[in-house]
Amino acid sequence: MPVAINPEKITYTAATKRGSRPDYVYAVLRLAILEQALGPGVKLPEDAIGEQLGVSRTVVRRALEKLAAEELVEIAPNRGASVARPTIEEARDVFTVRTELERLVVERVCGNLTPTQVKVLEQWVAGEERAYREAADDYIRQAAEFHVILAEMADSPLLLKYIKSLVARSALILGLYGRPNWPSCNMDEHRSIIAALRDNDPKRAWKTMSDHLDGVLHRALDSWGEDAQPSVTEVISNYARVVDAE
Amino acid sequence: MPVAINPEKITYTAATKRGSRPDYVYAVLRLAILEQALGPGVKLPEDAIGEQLGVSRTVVRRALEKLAAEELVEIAPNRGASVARPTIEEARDVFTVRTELERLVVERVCGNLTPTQVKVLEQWVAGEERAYREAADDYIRQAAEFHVILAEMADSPLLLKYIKSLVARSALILGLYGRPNWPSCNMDEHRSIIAALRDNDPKRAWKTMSDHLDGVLHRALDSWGEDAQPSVTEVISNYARVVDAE
DNA sequence: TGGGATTTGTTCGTATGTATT
DNA sequence: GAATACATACGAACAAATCCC
Repeated sequence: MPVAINPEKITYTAATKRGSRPDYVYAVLRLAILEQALGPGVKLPEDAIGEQLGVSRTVVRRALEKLAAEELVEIAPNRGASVARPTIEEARDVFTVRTELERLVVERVCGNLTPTQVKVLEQWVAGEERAYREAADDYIRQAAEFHVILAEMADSPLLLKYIKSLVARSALILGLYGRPNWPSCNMDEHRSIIAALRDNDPKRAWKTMSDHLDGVLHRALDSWGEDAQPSVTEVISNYARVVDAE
Repeated sequence: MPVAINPEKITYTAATKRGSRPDYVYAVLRLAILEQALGPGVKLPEDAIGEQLGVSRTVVRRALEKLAAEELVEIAPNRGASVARPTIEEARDVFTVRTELERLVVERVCGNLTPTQVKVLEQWVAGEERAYREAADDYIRQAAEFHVILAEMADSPLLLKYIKSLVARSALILGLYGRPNWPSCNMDEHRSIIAALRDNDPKRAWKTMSDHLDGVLHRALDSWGEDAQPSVTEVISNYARVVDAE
């Protein structure tokens, strides 16, 4: 279900007390972008958003600036904000840096997971699978968020902050360049990563993670190569997954 | 020389045309923090800064928010902004993540430096040495910036952005925890890094860089251990450097 | 504890800059 | 190319919270 920008849905008390109104607007917009309710390039006029959400332009602007710092939106001076449209080069750049940071996540997490944490991860993947089967609109976001859940277990606030940002941009990239209805994160790969981490096998964990990220990027970007069309076998095997699940 | 917050010094045309006024305020404050003209914990009232710089609170606030996103300043709701005071844990966190990203810098740069780039790096180190001998106030900033210069050569906008932010925070940390008048970045270590990169020896380059960053952090943080006092030999050898240079 | 001074949080009008016809 | 329409950039003023006697 796409995110309706609906101020009624979120209690204002929570928004005003804990996280100020700009944070509220920030959260709404961020979610809408990640679930592709707001696609790349869509203009984000301060006025319209403010009216819709019942806040003034000032607070919208602050939210937009925060999103711009994360490079989820682009702000052109005097021309306003729009949802970012990362180039292919930027996409590669994001994944290069992200891979390096995920290496650190794996290093720190490997062998240190409690049984509860393993369970949390496994259940998350189950949720991904459900979202994929049901062709839920936020499947990409859910698949991406697996990496955030994992990063939270690395016990480094800074690393978490960076991963959050990079994962969000990755989701935007996959939405932009990936094929629709295509699993962006292979769920079996997520499962293999969990297994290696649980078994305290850093080398395998890292290899699995590294291959996984490579795969995610290339599954998306290769559609733009010479022969953009997926092979018949690919198509069939993928649709089979969906049909079987029903 | 500490940064005087002096609006006259910078032409407004440049500030208004290229980078808007918030960017100008941002740049001034950032520099002042890095050169420790504004020390950790110092309050940053919107009004005073705005008056000093001839802009309204609106633009000051935007600059402060941008600095807060980088965690160079802390903003407490309803209580305003102040220069960040990173904890020891945050310091370690910064250096952990930074080390991982510098690894990527080394990987990408190693063996790919043009003779001109090598020269630029060598001259920068010479400048550091000069600043150190003259006990220039911005020595820490200059030493830190070596890593930014290097990151620029890695040809990755995102990596550069992250390194810039982490190096700035590192400088703040060294200013907070390091001993005054102490070389924070060992200049010979910088030279060794350049040499290894020039020689296209990735393994040595990485080892040198990694040891270097370890050294920087521990030279600063170990002052807070049980025997905080530096040994006599350390003191003497360091002051000898300064005297010899004269 | 209370009240005045100070500082932040926000709104909104106006000016400025950009795109379009 | 000029004029128009539009959205942003900025600043003054007000409201609310915090600090300090």
